[in-house]
Amino acid sequence: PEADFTTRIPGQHIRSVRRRGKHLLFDLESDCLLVHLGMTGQMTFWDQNASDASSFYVSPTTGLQRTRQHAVDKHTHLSFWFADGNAMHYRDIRQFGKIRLFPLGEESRNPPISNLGPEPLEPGFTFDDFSAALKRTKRSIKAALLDQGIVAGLGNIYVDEALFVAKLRPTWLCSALTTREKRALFEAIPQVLEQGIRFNGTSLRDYVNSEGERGSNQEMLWVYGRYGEACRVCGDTIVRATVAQRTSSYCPTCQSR
DNA sequence: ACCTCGACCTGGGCGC
DNA sequence: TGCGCCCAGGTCGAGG
Repeated sequence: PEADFTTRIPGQHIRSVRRRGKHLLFDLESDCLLVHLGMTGQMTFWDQNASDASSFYVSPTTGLQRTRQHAVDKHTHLSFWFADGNAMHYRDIRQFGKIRLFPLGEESRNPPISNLGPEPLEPGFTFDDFSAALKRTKRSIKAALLDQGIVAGLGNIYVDEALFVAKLRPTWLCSALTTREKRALFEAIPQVLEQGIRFNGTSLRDYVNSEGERGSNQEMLWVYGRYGEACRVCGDTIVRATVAQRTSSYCPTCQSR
């Protein structure tokens, strides 16, 4: 409830900030603020001694809305004002993001956090568990990876990328994957994520970090959004298909049996 | 116990 | 400089 934010949050310090899957968790003294940015959510720090950008710079080629520091505008839905006069703004154009407050500790025992699979960049992500989870479902491999319950944190970009690296087609059923194929995918997932981190994220249109800076992983993509273009490995034309209700791209040559 | 689909939103780009 | 349509890094709840 909205009232919880104004009655419970004031006076509490932020003890730590964590991430789990696509969720940000702000641990306060007696509550945990759970943030999901959806497609277009942004959290930015507002420094009272710095000047606001006069407007959001929109890149003519990427549509990227870029700013370092912004005043409250019509897309700013929530602001957290600190005791020193600075603030943290939550801005979300499409409003698909969610912010919830849990008593500290309850956030992990309840959905959506309790439904998440392992973190793919941590030791808890094991091949045996991954393989067993894939065996349990009748879905396509793309649907399974987008479901945060098998692996946490993968979205449309990194699923398409991991499938390319593993040479698997998004439409293939989990039940039909060989051990070798599952092993390739298990290794490809951390690989594409680490690359995304190394290049500061994939800035297709909206994404910028909290300093208003864009990443460059969009220049490194193998297949995502590249349908109609040449495969960087074999030169064949990247195909577009709808899989698990999401636009998907794959190379018909590299990703075939 | 699955799974699929439409709904939830705004805005940019493109064709006419 | 308008209008209608398509598209977009993601979930969710209803219904099969």
